[in-house]
Amino acid sequence: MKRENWGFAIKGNGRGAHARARRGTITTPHGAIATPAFIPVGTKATVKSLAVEQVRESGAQAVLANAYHLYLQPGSAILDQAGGLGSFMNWRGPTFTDSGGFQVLSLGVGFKKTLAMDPGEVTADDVIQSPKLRLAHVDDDGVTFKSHLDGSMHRFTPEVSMQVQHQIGADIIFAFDECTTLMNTKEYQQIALDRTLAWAHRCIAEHQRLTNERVGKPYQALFGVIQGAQYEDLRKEASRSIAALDFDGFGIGGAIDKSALTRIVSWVTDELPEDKPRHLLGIGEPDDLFRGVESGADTFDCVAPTRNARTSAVYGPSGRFNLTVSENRTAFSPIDESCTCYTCAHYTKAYLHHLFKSKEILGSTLTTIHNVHFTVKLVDKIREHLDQDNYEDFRDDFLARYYPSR
RNA sequence: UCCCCGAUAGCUCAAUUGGCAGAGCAGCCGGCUGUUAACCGGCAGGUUCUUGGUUCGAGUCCAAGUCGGGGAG
Repeated sequence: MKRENWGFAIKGNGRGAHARARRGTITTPHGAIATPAFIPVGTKATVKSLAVEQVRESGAQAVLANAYHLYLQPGSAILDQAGGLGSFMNWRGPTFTDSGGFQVLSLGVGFKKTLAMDPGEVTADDVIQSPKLRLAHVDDDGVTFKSHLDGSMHRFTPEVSMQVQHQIGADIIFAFDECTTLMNTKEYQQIALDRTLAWAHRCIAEHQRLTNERVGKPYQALFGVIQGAQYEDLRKEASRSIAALDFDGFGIGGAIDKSALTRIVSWVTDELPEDKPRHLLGIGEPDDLFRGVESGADTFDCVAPTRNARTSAVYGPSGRFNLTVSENRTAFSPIDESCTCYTCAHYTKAYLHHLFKSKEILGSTLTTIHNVHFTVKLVDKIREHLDQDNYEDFRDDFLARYYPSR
């Protein structure tokens, strides 16, 4: 199997307390990604509320879409006909797709809250108890689910996920995995882990078959996904067994106990080969990005910047705040005086407050521009300070300003 | 001048034979981590137009008045 225009090169490592941190470059058929990097989420082939030019101006090097959503609408065959995800959505750079494994969790168990939280905070209310209300059911061969759009029945297996992701045509695709919650017992985590490993073998086989069959298409790199929740033995076991397979890189997934993020990700990366990239799935709040880099992750994706933006929460110089608070009614200054994004260059908090209060759609666009710019640039700065060998000074200074109460 | 209808949270309106006065929106605040999310949650908000009466108990029934809407002349 030829892997043209695919590669990962390490440019340097951190030292001391952040020795696991790496600087590198991922090469894809649609361009390179300097790592560490934050990859904005464009689930349905759009970074919600932004035109592609605005995504690019934010500094984003790549975008991540979702196989489950695009399979249901407009249908992955249409993306194939369009020449692939990037061509379809007019994004010229590298692209990722998630496998749809996460939707097994979000539609199946109905986990309503966050994936990254303290286990003690998760209550039964956060999980849909009634099997009748669940949209997805898992078995050893795959997942049967009901479309949230029209109720029609569908089935994803590892093979189907690979076929769908090949039609969508992203540069980096993920193996189909079963994502669990912190509520599941350790026994169930082990079952899900075994299933994810068996599916990993099937994903590789189908990926190789499709790669050889679809001649003339750009090579798509396949990342294996590591689960194991908050358990050291499970995480390490999963890392070793997934690392032993012929994957191009790795996704670190599953429910992550936020207070132990550094520890959990480090367990995993210590077992992974140095010469393949690691993507930390679904992580993207500022403090977690520092922890992720220090734990040896190379790329990150997260809906937080875009969802927060649409729901009026923005990243300010001294923390996240809600634009709709009344004091912003007459706050005639930008979200962040020192920010170089389009929104901060031209608009005041008072104007953005007005747009949200009057439910004008421009509000979502302007705040999304800022939050994506903020998050992408934060990881860019982390990368640059790793290069300049003053990472920890930068981190300490940033965290002290961003989280003044800690 | 007479007749009819109405008046309950900032706004629009609910409230069973008389039985703990509620909702939506607006307001204030919080949350959101591989997007079922321009979303979700919490809090606050009352002399039920006024005065008197009936009743164990009145937003509800009775009387008078005030204000508003409609009709007649």
